[in-house]
Amino acid sequence: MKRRYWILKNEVTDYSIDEMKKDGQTDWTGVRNYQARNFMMKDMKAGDWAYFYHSNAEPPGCAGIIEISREAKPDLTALDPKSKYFEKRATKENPVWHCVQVKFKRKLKRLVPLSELRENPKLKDLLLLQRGSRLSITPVSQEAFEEIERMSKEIR
DNA sequence: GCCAACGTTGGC
DNA sequence: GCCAACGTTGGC
Repeated sequence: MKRRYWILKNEVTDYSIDEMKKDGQTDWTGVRNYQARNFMMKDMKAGDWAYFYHSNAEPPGCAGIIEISREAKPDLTALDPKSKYFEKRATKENPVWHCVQVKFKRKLKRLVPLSELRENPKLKDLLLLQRGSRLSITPVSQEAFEEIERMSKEIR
């Protein structure tokens, strides 16, 4: 089966690539957008690769590579009143939100900043770069995925 | 901290 | 089902 590629955004103040590296594996909880959730539930498979993207960072950009290690299951933070991702309408029977499990693969040799992604004509169709795009989970073509990794090896 | 661009909510 | 008001995201 063909592997798919993704970009997973995360606010760097919440969880960074270094914490991901230390943990090795984590549940990608807190996704509260249906489009992003549906990508996880319908299209993500164990073995897919994704960029770990730092948002709200200085600079924002692709920081590392992670692998989907388990397919979508209920996101229990929606059921936990103490969690900032708690949601009243979520129940055990209908958890509403789901998460995948991801594992750390590697950090990029250097963070590839958003500004460089924008400058690269080969990446002009990248969903992440489209005007007003706020989706925290977006698919990426294999070509774009490889292009970003190539950029991470450039000396700048 | 600002604010553009979205997504969501809720009155009608 | 429309759409105004509000909330959120996230780059700058």
